[in-house]
Amino acid sequence: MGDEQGAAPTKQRRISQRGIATRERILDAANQLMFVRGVNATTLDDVREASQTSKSQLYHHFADKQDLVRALVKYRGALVLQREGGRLERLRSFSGLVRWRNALVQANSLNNGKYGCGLGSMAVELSDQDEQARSMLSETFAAWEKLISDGLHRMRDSGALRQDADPEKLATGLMAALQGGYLLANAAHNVAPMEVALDMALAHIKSFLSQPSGEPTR
Amino acid sequence: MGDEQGAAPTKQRRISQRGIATRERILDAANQLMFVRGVNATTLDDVREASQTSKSQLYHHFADKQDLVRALVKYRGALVLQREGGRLERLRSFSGLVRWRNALVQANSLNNGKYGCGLGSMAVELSDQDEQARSMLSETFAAWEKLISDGLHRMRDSGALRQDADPEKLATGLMAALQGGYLLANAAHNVAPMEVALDMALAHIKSFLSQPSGEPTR
DNA sequence: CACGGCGAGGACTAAATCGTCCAGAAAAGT
DNA sequence: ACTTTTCTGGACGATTTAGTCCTCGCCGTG
Repeated sequence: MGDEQGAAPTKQRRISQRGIATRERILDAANQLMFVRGVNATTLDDVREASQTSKSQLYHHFADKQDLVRALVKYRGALVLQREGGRLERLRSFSGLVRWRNALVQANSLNNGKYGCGLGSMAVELSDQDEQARSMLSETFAAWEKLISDGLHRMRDSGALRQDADPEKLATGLMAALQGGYLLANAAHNVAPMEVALDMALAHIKSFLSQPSGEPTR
Repeated sequence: MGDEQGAAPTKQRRISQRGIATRERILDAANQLMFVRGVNATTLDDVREASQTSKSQLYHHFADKQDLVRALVKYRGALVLQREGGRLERLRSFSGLVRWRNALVQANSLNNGKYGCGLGSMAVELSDQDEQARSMLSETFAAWEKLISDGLHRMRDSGALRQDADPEKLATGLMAALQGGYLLANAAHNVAPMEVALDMALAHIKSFLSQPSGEPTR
């Protein structure tokens, strides 16, 4: 499955500016609808209507629904990694981690915790029914964790974190707390569990700081 | 909300032993199928076939698919709370928590991390499309967390945990780590992330122990 | 022992939804 | 400007799946 894109040309074909825009419009509509309703509960007619396109365009740009969903997995993955990359690339201190936490919590609180994580929801819904999607999502999670662990590595190299801290495990734990927080917040329609979960993970990381800021680890 | 069962009698009717067994068979089949395929990807014919029943029986015992799903939410919730109640009711020490962790990890490793948590998966799939199911799931999570926090309270009362430990928040954090761990393990088809996540949560709880066992907090 | 009601079976209907097709419009190449 | 290719639109068909209905058999009860 070496396809670069969902719209991988079977044979070469000119791709007009308009065509690209249409494809983007479809993906964007699918992204929004499937975010709030879930993947399986969203029909192609929903997508068609919301994107102001037609059936033939859907099947022109995507082979079938599965193909669209896989393209969406890439699309969302790219969006998340871009957003998170911007936030995490300069991470060098614990306070930066706190700011990162606050940004995620604030964004989710706008929905009162609803909908959860765009990637996590898809992972749950698709892992059991589309091996390729699962695989891509798993890789995206790994890349996301790497953005975090890279930051933790920088903190360790600069001496902010102790040498016995394991950036990879800390990043995995933080990601799990984040995803579990999203899940519980979604079920409760309340961001509070997400805050508690992230604060736990942050406290755990804090316990590996070289010079305890604020109150000591004790 | 007020219904005792999915098969709430419209008017009184005798419920024979055979009828009860059939209903149970349906629920059990739905439970297994929807666990591995997901709720929305499982059809009623799948359930009918797996349970060795017929369409009319499905609609005799359950009003519609939504009703069946809601009954399944209760069913699974009861199973999980019963299982977890057995494991957690005597929780009084940190090592008990470790045993609890090990049991969950071992069970999930039998599937190589696949399928995730029966409750968590449903929460993600249903929260955005069935308010009543979401509400029940949220309550089930709360009850599950209470089993944990009760144990932590006992530990605090006995002096094992320090007074400044907050059992409720610790339980929420632990539950988030568990759910996030399930999710990542499912996406990766590998239990490792779940272990890391739970170990993080346990380390966090450990940092609230009165007498640090093994190596100290720092 | 007969009768009434409950449970079981499976064919049938209706609706939703995926996917196809063809004709017309727009854009690109010459 | 003209031809060819690509893009767009919506009607149409096929399939899946939820939900209905009618018949038969069994069990308990009067």
